[in-house]
Amino acid sequence: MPIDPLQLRHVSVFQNAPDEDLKLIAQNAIHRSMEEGEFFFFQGDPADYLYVLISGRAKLTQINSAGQQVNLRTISEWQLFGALGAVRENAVYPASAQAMEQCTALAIESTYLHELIQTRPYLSFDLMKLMTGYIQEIQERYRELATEKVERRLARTLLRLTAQMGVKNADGGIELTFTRQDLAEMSGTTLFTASRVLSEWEKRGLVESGRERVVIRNPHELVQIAEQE
Amino acid sequence: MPIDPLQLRHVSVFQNAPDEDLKLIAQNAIHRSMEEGEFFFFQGDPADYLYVLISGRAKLTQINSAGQQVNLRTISEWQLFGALGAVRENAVYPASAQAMEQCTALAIESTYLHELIQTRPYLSFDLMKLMTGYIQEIQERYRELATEKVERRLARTLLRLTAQMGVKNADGGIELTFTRQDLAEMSGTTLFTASRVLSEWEKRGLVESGRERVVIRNPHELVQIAEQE
DNA sequence: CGAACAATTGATCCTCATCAAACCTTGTGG
DNA sequence: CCACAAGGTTTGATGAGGATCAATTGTTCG
Repeated sequence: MPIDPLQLRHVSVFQNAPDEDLKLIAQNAIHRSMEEGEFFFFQGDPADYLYVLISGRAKLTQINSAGQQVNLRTISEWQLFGALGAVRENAVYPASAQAMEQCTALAIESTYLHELIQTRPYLSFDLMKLMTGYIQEIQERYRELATEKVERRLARTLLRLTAQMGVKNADGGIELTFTRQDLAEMSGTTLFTASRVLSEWEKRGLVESGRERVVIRNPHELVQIAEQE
Repeated sequence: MPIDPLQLRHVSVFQNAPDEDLKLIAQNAIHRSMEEGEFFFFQGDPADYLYVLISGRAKLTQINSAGQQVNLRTISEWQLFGALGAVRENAVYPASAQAMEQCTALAIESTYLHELIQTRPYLSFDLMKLMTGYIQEIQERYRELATEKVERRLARTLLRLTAQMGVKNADGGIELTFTRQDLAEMSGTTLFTASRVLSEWEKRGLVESGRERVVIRNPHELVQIAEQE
């Protein structure tokens, strides 16, 4: 089921695009759907396509030689990922992209966007904005990892997720659907430590947690933990 | 002493610029020189200028609320820094830039480059290349910090510095001029641990070290440490 | 020469990673 | 509908890797 091209306006990089461009892009895109756990691409593959996530959630991860994973970014609807290939010639993906649940996405050929960029100043401009934002975020996370303790990093992770994709549920809690493993990979720790910290917070009434789920009851106090002197 | 505008071609972002553009840029740039320890700008300042380092070395650092520093990047000659403001309106610098030795730099108004970008596709394109490279590097360092031990991270730091700015000296060693503190901030550890690791390596004949100085005697074995299973 | 700064080294302690075992939750198939 | 398997979570015990602090020893420079 093809999407309405105008929906592409949800993508930050396409927000200033004229309607015709959106149609062109949609025409040149391929639908892909992925089951939970499947990979859009692997770290090291040639970066031939870039993707726009239409539904579901995915994650960008890097893996080291010993097999430990790190989560670089969680991708939600209308976010772009794998866009490097459109900028650098013959690039390979620096990270893997994996569906966290059943997903659909549009795949656009890197070479196609590469051409489009040449004649559409707004496109490169908005791409740069996206990149600078991303640089800022990862720099900040790098600093946190180097200087802050686990508890604070986990608090920051939850707050970031809240801002990005938190859903307020019926009784006012903010619902996040992630396994302990996911949260650990985003915070730079192990699932055991993440579990312990969450248990402790649950005792203090800060959060409520269950299988693949954390509900934030008291965001204000989480901010305290994240920022405190 | 004004520089020859054509020298700006050394800057990766200007490598494809026509001569007239280089002249324009040079005309709109201000010379600044800095003593060791002085700051080009602080994290949080409005990002009104971007800089091209002409001589000396500088570092980009972030600092957390407790005052611990992290080194995000070491800047050497003809590298651009502080360029965010040219992309985002009303941006502030996400990091501080400090001279590591006596430096000279060209300061270009962000708004000026911002305008230039609008009409110079090559500029935004090369800026994007720079950014993607930078994203890749910091992602990699993020993963290392999350998953690798100090010894390996320090080895990687030295190898990266070797590639970026290593100088072969008379007897074949690669000379790097950094304090233990600097190396620690680049590797995500403390100066004490960095010192211990270097002492150990010195016993093994891998490096030779002195005040504000490390000489790499056996790069091959350093690679071993950095990559080993 | 002395002051300032960089580096080393030892002793101690704390945060977390690691491993093991048990427990819960969810979905599936007989 | 129950039993069981699979996968997620919790909790405890243990130990290693580094951070921290303190004291001492270089090194450089005015």
